[in-house]
This record gives sequence, structure tokens and C-alpha cells, in this order.
Amino acid sequence: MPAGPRQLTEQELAVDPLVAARLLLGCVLRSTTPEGVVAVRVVEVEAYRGGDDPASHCYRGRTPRNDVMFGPAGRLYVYFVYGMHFCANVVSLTDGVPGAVLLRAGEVVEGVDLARRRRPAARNDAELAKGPARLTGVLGLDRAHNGVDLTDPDSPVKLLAGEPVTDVRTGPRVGVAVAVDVPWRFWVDSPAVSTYRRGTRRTRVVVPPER
DNA sequence: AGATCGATGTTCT
DNA sequence: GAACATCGATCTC
Repeated sequence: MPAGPRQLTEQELAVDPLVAARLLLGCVLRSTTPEGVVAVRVVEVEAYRGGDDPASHCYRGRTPRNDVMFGPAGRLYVYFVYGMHFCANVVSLTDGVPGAVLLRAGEVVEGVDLARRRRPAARNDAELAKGPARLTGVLGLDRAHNGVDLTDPDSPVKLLAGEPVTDVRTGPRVGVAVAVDVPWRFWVDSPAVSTYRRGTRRTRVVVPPER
């Protein structure tokens, strides 16, 4: 009987995030929870590098939040944003050198019914995992999954090899107001790719007083 | 298809 | 106290 899809290894993910980003396109992220199984085919990602990338969560050094980014590759970095959403990254680079790839969008390839229950606002199946918080939502990921080893055969969340992709597109990262000049967003043609939105610049605006 | 806005709470200054 | 790797609703074109 045929073996299932190959699981990616820590070694092949221990590379620069720009390399890991292309590697992740077309891969399948498969999550098992008490509710059931949901899997998505990754169609859109973004690279975040350590040190020189002001948009990276580890730009200003190690903190409790970004701790897993400083650990081994192939782990899941889950963070809480905007007071209500979770986003998930795959840690890349090697031990001690931070880096990660944000999983921005995917196509649900398994467990569509459960995915629909988790994302009732989706108007069609392409919208189920169209966006980083939606992707984590359909997979049922939250802060309890921070640090999970995607390369472990016994892990509840696994990263599986998929069909190789062609025609990878690139552009600036979504919702990022700094380092807008680097095209570190990568995607393949799919209705699930999120629409581009410029980073909202929230530098303080001094409002002149009325009268 | 784009613009705007509110919700919500954690993290860092 | 401000920023924030977003979403969903509602409005205009």
C-alpha cells in the first residue's frame, strides 16, 4: 500500500525565509483536533527575516512572544493580533538565527465541512482560508499550537509535500507599513489568494483643534 | 472592486 | 498609550 505524502524535514526548512517561502507554496498543512481534520494547500506566503527586517517580530530582539522564531526550523509560530485573530508562521533558518514564513492563504483540500463550520462568514469555499487569520481559523489553530513541531510524525499539525508549483508571483507584503520596497510576498494563481492592502500608516496625526 | 470603520486585547515604548 | 503581519459589515463607484 502506498505511503502518504512526505512530511517536510527540519533540515530543508532551515534555510533563508526567502527560500523557505517558495518551498512552502503548494505544500499541505494538515491539522488534527478533537473536532476533526482540516488540510489546506498553501497558495500565498510572506517571508520575515531576522535582524535587518524592520517588519519582523524579531527585529528588536528576543521576547516571550517571538521566542520560537529563535528556535529550530519547522516549528509553528502562532501570534495573536488585532485583539481577536491568530496568524501562523513556519519557522525557518537555523537555531539561534530568527526567521519565519507567514502562511497567508490556502485552499481547503480536506475537511471542508468542518472548515465551513469554523468560518461561517465565508461566501464560498475559496474564501475559507483567504487571509492569514482565516487560514489559522479553518485549521483550528490558536496560541496552544505555538511551538508545535510540524516535522514530527506524531504532531497534530503536519507540513506535507505537495505537487510542485510553477509561475510563482511576488510583490510587497500585505498590511505592512515598513520595508514596503521588498517583494517578500509569494503566491501562485488561486482564487484563495488574498487581495493586496497597503500597510496603514498609523504614525500619530496631530489634529488641529476646532476654532 | 475599493474605501472606511469598529471590534478587541496583547505587546512594547 | 499607541501600534498592531486582520476580518466582516457597510458604504460608494
